[in-house]
Amino acid sequence: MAVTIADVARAAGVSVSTASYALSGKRRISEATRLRVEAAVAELGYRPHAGARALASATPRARTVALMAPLRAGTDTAVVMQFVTAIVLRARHHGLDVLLLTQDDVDGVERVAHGSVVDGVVVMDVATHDPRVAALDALGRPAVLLGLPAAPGRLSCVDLDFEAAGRLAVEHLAALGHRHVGVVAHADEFRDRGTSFAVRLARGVADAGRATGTSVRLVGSDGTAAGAAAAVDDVLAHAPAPTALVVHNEPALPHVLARLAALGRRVPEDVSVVAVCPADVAARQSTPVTAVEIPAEHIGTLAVDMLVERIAEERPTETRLVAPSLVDRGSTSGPLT
Amino acid sequence: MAVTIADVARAAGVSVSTASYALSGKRRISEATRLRVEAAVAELGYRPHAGARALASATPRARTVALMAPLRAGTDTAVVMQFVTAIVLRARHHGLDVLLLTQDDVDGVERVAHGSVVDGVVVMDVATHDPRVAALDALGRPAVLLGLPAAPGRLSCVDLDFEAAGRLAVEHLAALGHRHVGVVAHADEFRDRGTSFAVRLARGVADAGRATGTSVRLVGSDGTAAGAAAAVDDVLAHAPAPTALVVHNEPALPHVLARLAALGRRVPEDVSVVAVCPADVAARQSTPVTAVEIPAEHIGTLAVDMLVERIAEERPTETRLVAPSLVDRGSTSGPLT
DNA sequence: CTGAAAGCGCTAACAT
DNA sequence: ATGTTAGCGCTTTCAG
Repeated sequence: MAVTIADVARAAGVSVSTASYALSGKRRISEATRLRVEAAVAELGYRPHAGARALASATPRARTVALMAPLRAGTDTAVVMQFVTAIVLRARHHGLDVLLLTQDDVDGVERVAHGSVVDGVVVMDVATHDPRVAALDALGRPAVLLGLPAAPGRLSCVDLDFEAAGRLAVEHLAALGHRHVGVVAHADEFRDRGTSFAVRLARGVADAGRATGTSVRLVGSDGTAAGAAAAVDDVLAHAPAPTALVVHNEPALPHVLARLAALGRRVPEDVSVVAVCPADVAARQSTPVTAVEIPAEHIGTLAVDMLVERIAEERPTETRLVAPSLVDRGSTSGPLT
Repeated sequence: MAVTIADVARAAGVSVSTASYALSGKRRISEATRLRVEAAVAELGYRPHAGARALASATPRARTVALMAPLRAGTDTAVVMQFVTAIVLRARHHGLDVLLLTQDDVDGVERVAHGSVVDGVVVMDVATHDPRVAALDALGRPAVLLGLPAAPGRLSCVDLDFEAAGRLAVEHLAALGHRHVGVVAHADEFRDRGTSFAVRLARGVADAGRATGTSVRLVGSDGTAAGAAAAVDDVLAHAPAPTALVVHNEPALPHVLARLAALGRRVPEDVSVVAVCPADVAARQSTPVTAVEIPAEHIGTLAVDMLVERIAEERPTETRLVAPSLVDRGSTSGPLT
């Protein structure tokens, strides 16, 4: 079988506890023996058995966290991948592995949260009324939610401040002189489902509309070319015609731009466009798009850091909203230019 | 602390071994006691401790597999997500969890492959000369590679038959009467790096060109609008001018179509287009695209099934190439129509 | 059909 | 500074 710590101890001519302590550094070991142990480890190719270690230690640590990611089809894959990537890399930075669970596998969390399989959980794409939140809260394991549920219980949350993002987009356009703004948002079902970010963005947009005296018309769209075109037509047809568009729907964005081009509407001369999406998505369009950026990498990193803190020691519940920032890529201008 | 099998045994008035057997079904237990045990489990909310189970069992099974996924930026996120999703869902179907490792974390595989943390490994995006292959082979753990390395050792592989895919695309166009075909492929660095699929597709395309008497000109492109436009211009400028394009570069595809539109080239009247990409990507373009489809879901599912077989019992090395199929979405026609 | 008991590989008191 | 030993929660002989 595999080489155990007993083999190492024997090879080094010491007891198992000495070998264990020499490796963990949890008590002083003479330089000489420590070197002998390390030599034995190297020679035999010893690898600690993670399971046994977790079983035996006083404060069992699996050195693994679970990540519930929206793997269902139809979700915005680029953003999801950015979050997942950032989370995995940051976890590795902390010496943690990541166990990937599907979004709806509540049973999976319960299975995995028990018995030191994982030390904590990161949950992506949390809806306002999310059945997973209560279940997770009941587990009493460290957890960080990406999104803002109505009742987070003792769980901590981190997310982009989508309300501020919505405001920022509209205020930017209002400051340029736009008085009528159309919003191409996620499909209605997202807001109906109470998906937190969609609801909050809509609220921010509406608030800023009121505050700046700008009329705002929001339509939902799926990610297809046809759906996006229909949404553009819908929002432009409504009188008074909007002179600017806010697009918070990543897959639809290229199709929105294509539809505007097909209609002969130049950006930004005829219609200004502000997207709410990650920087690289905005930059990668056929024409670069001014955007309120979703700093997926930053948020993912923050989530892991918060989780690590909570695994290490009891911590008060905390909600962190990341302030949005707008990057001008030239797709907006005054309405009459 | 958490409720253990000893608590269950006590509550049911049986010994721990009886409780264990009642739950595992590994020996006959009277109906009556089995029900008492199950009642105790339900009442106490008992959850088996995965680590302890793995430690104790004769054939330690972590019921977890590792997945090395290309999480670096710039990779084709949609396809990656499709694979990851299919693999996670299929793993859950087999009662397995998935530990997500980054592509280059060779150290991670060694850490995790030992000590029943994972029972096997699925490796995505394997290059022709991939340093991970030898490392994995040396580990002697069940592993399935997505891609075709030059020297797979005792590891099994599964992938789309990209050579056949390249042939299929060109043969389809040749059959329609095209004699000059341009190929917009992945960036040159992919082929230089020997990334298996890019090399194989290029070979298939070249073979079919020879066999059908069709001239083939291949250019690499990154995924940006500018890069794709440059690639299109390059390939079209070359005399004799191609009357059809094969696009094997998912992020570039929308930009290729946009560039053709901008040049006033209608699809398929002026230029036919065949993509090599997943079905939904082809269908989601501004105009649907005829495509040789990459059945990501099928391949991912197959990979997990093969891995599960190899975890269960010794199996001979096996390489499975999935035959491609072309779905006509109307973006091709004869060159003179 | 059921119990008792010996470990799985490791850590952490408790001894020197 | 090092050794001895008792478990962690579970499976699986070995004995009834």
